Amino acid sequence: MLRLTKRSEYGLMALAYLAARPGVYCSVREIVARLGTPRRLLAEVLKALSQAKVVEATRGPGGGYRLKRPAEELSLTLVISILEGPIQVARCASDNGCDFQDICTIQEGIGEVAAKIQTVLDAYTLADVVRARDEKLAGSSATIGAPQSRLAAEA
Amino acid sequence: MLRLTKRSEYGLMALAYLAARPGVYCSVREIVARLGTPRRLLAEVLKALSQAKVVEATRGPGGGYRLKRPAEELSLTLVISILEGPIQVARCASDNGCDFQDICTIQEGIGEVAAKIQTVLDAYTLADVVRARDEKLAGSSATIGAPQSRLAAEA
DNA sequence: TGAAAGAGCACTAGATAAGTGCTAAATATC
DNA sequence: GATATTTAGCACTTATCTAGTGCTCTTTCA
Repeated sequence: MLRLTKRSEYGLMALAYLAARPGVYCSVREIVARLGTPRRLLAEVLKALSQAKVVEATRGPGGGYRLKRPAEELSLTLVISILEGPIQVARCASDNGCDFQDICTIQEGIGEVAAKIQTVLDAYTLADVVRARDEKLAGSSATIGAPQSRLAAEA
Repeated sequence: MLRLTKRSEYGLMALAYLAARPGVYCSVREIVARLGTPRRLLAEVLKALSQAKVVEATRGPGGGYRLKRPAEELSLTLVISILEGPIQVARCASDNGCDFQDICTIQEGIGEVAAKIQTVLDAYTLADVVRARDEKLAGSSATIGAPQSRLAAEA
């Protein structure tokens, strides 16, 4: 249905939270208290992000998660593929190929569209997510500053 | 999972088929014979497209469906929203709003991304799908027998 | 009048997503 | 060293969405 899963949403929300507290370990308990997401589910999501080296974890009191890489380097493509598996807009465009192979009339077209969407997701980073939020918080008359990633420049 | 449903895939395949036979009524039986899609399901899809005035139908022998509007006017956004309902990349960005409202940290960012994806889908039409295929066919005489399951478009 | 074709209705099964419970292992603090 | 805190790991349940199908009615052409 061309929609992100809750895993991705929760993951991005948590990452945005961590991005606002660079270097500080934040526990799942703390994040959940703030975001209101289901606790166990967010724990799973962060575990996955930890295994993928996007965040790093320490255990014990005062432990938790923090970003392992700068927000500018974390594209939506990366985060989503970690939390949902590889992005494939249509089965047509997947490596497995579609069920119709030779006669599929839309393979190439969908492939083009999928590539364009992929480009959007590649270019949009966690830093952009944070920036978009900050601009909103700064007020509706917020000045559009310099984009933090390539994407914001193009249409 | 950020993926099109079979309904959309079948719908686009059928529309591409119809686009290649302008003005001619094509029956579900005929289209299915060519595309190999499940018959009843494609019938439902075409019915929905008919109700949405994208195609028009006549009954009886010699009847079937044909495009009601030129392929250039049929955006992916239109087709997908008819077959899957309104596109919403994340619940955040929907009219209903997300479950977290005020505290959602990614609402604005996801909204931006959703808008960009929307732009891609708005701009890409059935005519483009057909064109992409024709281009592939035109250049494939030398690569007959090459696996077509490979990702078609990289650009 | 009969065959062809869409229109309408409702259901089944499978896949994916969402969410939860419990236990083990690591680590800081007292 | 005991204890509380916190991540890690495992398996399961439930809900929702997706895919697919059967049957009958209505329209229309020959």
